[in-house]
Amino acid sequence: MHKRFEHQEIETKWQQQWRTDDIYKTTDNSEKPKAFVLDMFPYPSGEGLHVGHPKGYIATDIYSRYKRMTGYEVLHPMGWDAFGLPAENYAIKNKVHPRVAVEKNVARFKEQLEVLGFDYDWNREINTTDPAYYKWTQWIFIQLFKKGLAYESYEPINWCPGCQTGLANEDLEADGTCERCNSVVEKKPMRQWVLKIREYADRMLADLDTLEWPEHIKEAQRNWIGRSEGAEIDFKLSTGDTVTVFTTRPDTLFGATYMVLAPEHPIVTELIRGQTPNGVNLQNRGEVEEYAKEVANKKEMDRLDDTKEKTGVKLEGVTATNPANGEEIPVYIADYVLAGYGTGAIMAVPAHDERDFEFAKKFKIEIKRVLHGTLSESSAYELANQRNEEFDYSAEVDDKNFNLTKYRTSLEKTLNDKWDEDLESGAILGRVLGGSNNKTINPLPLLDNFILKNSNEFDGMSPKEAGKAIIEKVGGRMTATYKIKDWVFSRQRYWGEPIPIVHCEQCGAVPVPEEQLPVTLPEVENYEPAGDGQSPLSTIEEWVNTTCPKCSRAGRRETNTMPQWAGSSWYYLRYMDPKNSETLVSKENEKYWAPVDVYVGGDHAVRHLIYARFWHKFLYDIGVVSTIEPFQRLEFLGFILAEDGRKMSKRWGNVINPDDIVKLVGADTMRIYEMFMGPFENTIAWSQDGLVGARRFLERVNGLTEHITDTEPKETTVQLHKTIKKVSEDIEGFKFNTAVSAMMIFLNQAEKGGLTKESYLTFIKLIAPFAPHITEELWLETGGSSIHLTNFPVYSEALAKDELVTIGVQINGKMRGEITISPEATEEEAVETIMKNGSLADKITDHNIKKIIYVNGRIINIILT
RNA sequence: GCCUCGGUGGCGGAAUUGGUAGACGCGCACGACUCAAAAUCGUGUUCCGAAAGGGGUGAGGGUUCGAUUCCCUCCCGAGGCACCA
Repeated sequence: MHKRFEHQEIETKWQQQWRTDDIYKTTDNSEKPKAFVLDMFPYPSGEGLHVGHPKGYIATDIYSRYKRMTGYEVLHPMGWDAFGLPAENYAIKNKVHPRVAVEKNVARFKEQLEVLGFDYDWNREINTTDPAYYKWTQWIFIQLFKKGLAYESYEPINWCPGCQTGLANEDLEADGTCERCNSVVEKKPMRQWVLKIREYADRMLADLDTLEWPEHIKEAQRNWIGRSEGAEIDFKLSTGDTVTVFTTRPDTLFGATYMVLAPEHPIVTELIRGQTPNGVNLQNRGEVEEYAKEVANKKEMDRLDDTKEKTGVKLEGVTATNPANGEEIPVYIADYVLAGYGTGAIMAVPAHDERDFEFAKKFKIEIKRVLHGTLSESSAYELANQRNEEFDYSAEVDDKNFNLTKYRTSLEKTLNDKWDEDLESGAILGRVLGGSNNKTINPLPLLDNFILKNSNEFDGMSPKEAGKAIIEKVGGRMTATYKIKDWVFSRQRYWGEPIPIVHCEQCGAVPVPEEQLPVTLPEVENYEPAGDGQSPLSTIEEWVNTTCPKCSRAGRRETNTMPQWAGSSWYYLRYMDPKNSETLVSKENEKYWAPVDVYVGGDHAVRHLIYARFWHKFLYDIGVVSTIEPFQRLEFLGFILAEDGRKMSKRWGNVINPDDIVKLVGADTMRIYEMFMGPFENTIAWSQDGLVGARRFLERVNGLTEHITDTEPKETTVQLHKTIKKVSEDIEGFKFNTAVSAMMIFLNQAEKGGLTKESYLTFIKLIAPFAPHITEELWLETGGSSIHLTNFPVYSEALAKDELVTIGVQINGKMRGEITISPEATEEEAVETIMKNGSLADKITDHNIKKIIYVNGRIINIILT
């Protein structure tokens, strides 16, 4: 028997050797082409890693080793995203300073990563809580402030009573609870810093098209940004006020039979107070005030529940004028109109909007259709042919003397009459047509186009041209609105970057001069939240009190800190130049390394990936970076579940620790197994049994020298070159499962047929990125340098071709047997071979061959009459 | 409701993108080695059938010499968005 595979000994030995030789050191501005391969850096929690965490790191490790072996200068760094609530909550619970907790957790994480044999260049390690790092996070904030993109706001924001801090919209779950602690989030008016991410919405949307990202992530970002195009139109109220509404359907303006304001709309507040320009007053002030209050107190969750019945109150005594036809229409307030979207006011067109329809039905408001459905000639013709059962108008059609125009007109009229009987379908259709989604369901499936009616001079126009013309007539403006909200950027917590601002009574908010950065986080006795909506920093008088950088009078430091997502919004740039104290990243280094070529991680489809893109675009605008996007290619990672199919969690007691696996079967085995489990993006349950397969594979590789011979059969050579091709392509494409499978297939062949020394060494190189330790050990006997610094094998197209192939033989499309021939054989040769095969020939003789389909090297199909 | 992915043996999955469905691995069965077990090696393993043969990639239709792959209708699962005008 061959020598045993002593994984512990081998792995420890090589990990130390690699560190001593510093073989993974990255060189800036090298002559070689570059590859920047990045993992989403981890949040070093107190729990440590489970076997699922390193999956992405294994993938980038393989990819970066492969890139190094194919001649690239590789940047594959690692760091720590260590600010934020979990670290702070952990610290509070365990009664230690967050810094201490972070240090401890980082050490633990690093230890766990190191036993897996990763090729990180630890010279470039970064930590977002390091003052030398967050100096630049603060610097970016100041640049945003100077460009007017960071501002103070007093609007009500999401307040989490559990975490005692304000949150951004992105930090909420779909049901309106806090994603950290699941508390029900409240609306609370308070001062906060906000970043104008909305100004970048259009560019973030458009540039998605330039990215090699999974479609579902692009789609999630599009949904989150939620752009919709439409018009703003002004309505005059009888009070003398003007209200601007936003609509995506300006073409339906003549059908606007009432108007709705959000209960929070400023004009509603003024009406309740009795302040109007011309003294026309609200007659049911009490009722309106009560409804507005009720809505304000309602939890966000309840308000978003669209299954409940529409509610609202009419503003008695107040009317609006429809600017299209001058008609007086009633005005309501209702909570189905949201203050935070569009202008907080709508024109309601019940005939062509589902929600307005529901509301109008309940409040008995006029429903006026302004669209007429039309039928194209081709669908009329098709319908006439089909004699559609539901719409069988054959009686009206004289078959001998069929007149399509007449038929079409009569059918169109019938369908429009049906629509009048079923206004709701039309309302649903109208909503769907107006929405930002372009795929439509059509509840009136037979009508395929629409023109205006009941709209004076616009009658007969298409909705598109009518929309434009109507906007022009009433003095409206084309605009777009977005679902994405500006980024609430301040947190009332301790463990984050201090916002580098000084408040001065004379000068207002003044940025800390750049040469004074970083504003370091002071030591405090008590870093628990104060509970009064103030950050714990506010209690440290000697830190808070300072002088105004502008006028030198007394000033007070901003005591809010930045959210967890600040440090991670630009960290990839710091890896390019981690020790630079003069600039965030030097021009030369940025030019060489940017952008990130492959970014690997899971989750974070909207938050981190939206925030980082926003900051990157801003940094592009101020000349810090040279690319419009930070992450050119994104590979999404599927998680590993526990063997019971649930998420790995302390709570379920099903956590598998990588340290235990490494001890048991070795890091190489774990790496191979995790890559072999299935497609990289799939979420798959861990299987301890499956692990055995990976270990067996490496055991057999370890013993493969026994099968080395002086010459090898042709099949081995062909298989080797096929395997080089497959493994190279699969690593490039992140299809690691099939790469491993290809290596297994070669191993089967090599054991069966034998292989030369040369082929053996080539094969070891193929495995090296996957199993760096054992391959290094096996490489030792060559006496050369580290296998990881050698060149990756290159396949030969000519040698990757089989001499003979087995192809399927079909008769009349049914598989009837197979023949073995040269892949270059002609059709005649193939038929000849078939006729030599007794059982196949029997099925063919006595019949006429009608046709033969022969696909070289694949299949032959013989059609008999 | 809308959008984006998916649905293939007992299990994870493969299929050169329209060309022998089930590669590779796990599991299982049988055999060899062993006093025995483990490990290892060998053989087999989609379903029905003794076999010949037939069925089969969520369901049903269609296009094609040929469909897991393309088209239509529907069912189920995962994720994103959602009273967004």
